[in-house]
Amino acid sequence: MITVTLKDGSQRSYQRGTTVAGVAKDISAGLARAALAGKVNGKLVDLSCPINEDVNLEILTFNDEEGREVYRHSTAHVLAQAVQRLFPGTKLAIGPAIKDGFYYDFDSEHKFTPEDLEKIEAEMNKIIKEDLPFTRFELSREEAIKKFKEQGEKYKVELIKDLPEDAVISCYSQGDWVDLCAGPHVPSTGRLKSVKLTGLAGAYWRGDEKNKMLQRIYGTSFPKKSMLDEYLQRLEEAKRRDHRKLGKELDLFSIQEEGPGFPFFHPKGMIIRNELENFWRVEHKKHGYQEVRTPIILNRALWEQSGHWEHYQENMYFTRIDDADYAIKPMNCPGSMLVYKTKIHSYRELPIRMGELGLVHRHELSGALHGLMRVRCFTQDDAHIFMLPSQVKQEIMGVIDLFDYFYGVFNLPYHVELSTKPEKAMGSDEIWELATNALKEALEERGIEYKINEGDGAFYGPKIDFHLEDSIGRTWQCGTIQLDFLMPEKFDLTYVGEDGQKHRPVMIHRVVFGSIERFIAILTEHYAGAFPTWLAPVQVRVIPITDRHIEYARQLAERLENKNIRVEVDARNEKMNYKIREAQNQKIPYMLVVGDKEIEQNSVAVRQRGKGDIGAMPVDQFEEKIMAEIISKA
RNA sequence: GCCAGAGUAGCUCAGUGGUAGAGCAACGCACUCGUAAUGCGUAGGCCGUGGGUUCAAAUCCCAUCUCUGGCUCCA
Repeated sequence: MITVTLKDGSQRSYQRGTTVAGVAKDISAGLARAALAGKVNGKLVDLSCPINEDVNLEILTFNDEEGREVYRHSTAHVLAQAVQRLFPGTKLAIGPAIKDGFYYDFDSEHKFTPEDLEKIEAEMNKIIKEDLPFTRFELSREEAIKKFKEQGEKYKVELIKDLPEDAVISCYSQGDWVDLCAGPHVPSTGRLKSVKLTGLAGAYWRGDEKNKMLQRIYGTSFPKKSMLDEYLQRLEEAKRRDHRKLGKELDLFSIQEEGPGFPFFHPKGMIIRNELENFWRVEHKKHGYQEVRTPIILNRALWEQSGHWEHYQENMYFTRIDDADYAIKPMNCPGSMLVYKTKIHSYRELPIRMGELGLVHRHELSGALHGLMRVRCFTQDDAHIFMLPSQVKQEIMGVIDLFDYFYGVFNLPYHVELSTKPEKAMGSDEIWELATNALKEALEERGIEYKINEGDGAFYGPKIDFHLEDSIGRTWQCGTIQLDFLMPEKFDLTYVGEDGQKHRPVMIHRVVFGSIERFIAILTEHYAGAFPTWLAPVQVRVIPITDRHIEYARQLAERLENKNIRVEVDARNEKMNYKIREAQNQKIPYMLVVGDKEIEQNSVAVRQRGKGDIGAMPVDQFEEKIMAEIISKA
């Protein structure tokens, strides 16, 4: 007999060789029905996997992330089988589960069309109905290479060749169809219920643009139709939050053919922008930052000195002035360096925290542009901190705390990534290691979980990136903290130490919002356009019921304007209901309905966004209420 | 940049070779209204741009620009 320890700590005894499915069945019939795969001592296995010793066992269902992955991955196999049935000769690349679904990459003569997706989906449903068991078998490396070579599956052969020496090479078959796969899988295709193919896209083999472009089919699957419907509905909902749609509806900004990737900010968008910048200035002043502004166009020599000419040229725009080469700045740091160098600094001055809301231009690939999220010119809420080597950790932690405070004000959830030395980097491995470790230590001291992104650092230093989510769960890098030992070297920055000698300062580059443009996009989607009152372009709309109430409405508006409240009067000859509907669609936080009663009592009937009619109150009281809300940034 | 789709009125969209359409918005008139759309009327389009095929092109073909979803890249 063997002992199986379950996730909750309970233990059960079984005959040696009992399968994972057997254990599930023993626990309950419900679990047996829901079980998709198992996890034995932390290793994912099929339900059919026999247990031959004492183990820790987890039974995975669709409620577990790994269970969902197994389910989606199995669906990907069904997709591949369907595609090869319908389009013989199609070669298989890879087909993993991803967040909310799966994809499979194909190399086919046939160009898949959206209409094909329907046919493929129908074929998948057929395969599901056939209820083919997923069967695992192992092969030697030679056998596997031979097998896939014979089938003309050159990508699979390449994958096998790249597997480590000691790797177990396994395949899974469903009916007469076989795919190279580590598994595990659900027991049979019949376990898959609601399948939907969601998209079609090009994707380079192994993600390298030098390789052939394959055709990728995206899809998702759920064990219940209702779950699929719910998911599709969630996507619809997300479309309503899209900042590009809301940006147009709320008249915040536009992007026009005349300037792809160069956004135009409209008056209402500028209000949000200015509020964010004001907030930024106030907080940074509190935290000991000074503000500078450096030019947008600077001489080529500067960019050669900074290393941008060599390492960043493909992202830069250039111009000529009086027969000399100039570049439009893609980053603010070289400018800040020049400001630092205009005088001698004492160790007593450090750290110097030099902020700049700097407009940078970068040449992004046309296909990468995306609303305000990825543009070709944007304002970074930059700052460069020049400091003593001994101040590094403390300064980094200070910046981390500041970021956490900022994101907290907007209730934005974020995750952190640490990016290490890229291929195209300046400086020695030693200096990179030193800088990377400093970032790690600061993160660990703050108890922040982070993911490591190998080779994703800036060319001058490693960085901590703060990622925020958009409406459909894509994440965008916003804040970043980059530690830099190299620029101070390149620019020969110095400070005079206690000993009267010149020393080299260390530098941090950091942005909190990241780019104001991207941050506004994130906020728009986060709030679904219903900005908190302090940010709302229009905070109050006064709605006179009939023409004879317009004068009172205007007086009221003037009074609120004197308190710097952003207010509009809707004096159009329309019914009150109509005006309310429109103000509601514009997501204005407060509507003040005024008619005979209000004039008589010198009051306002308040309708609050999200709450509806909250009744009448004296004008003074409303003023206090909204002012308190604005000041608290609630 | 690459792959696939799309571009028609301010907005959302219909229109598959034969006189450019609808709803909303705008404008005018009437209504003067109490918490999510009052009625009637008017005006508005080089059908992204440039070529071509055709008696005839929003529609078919070619090129190009822009957008969307991915890939790559990144704040």
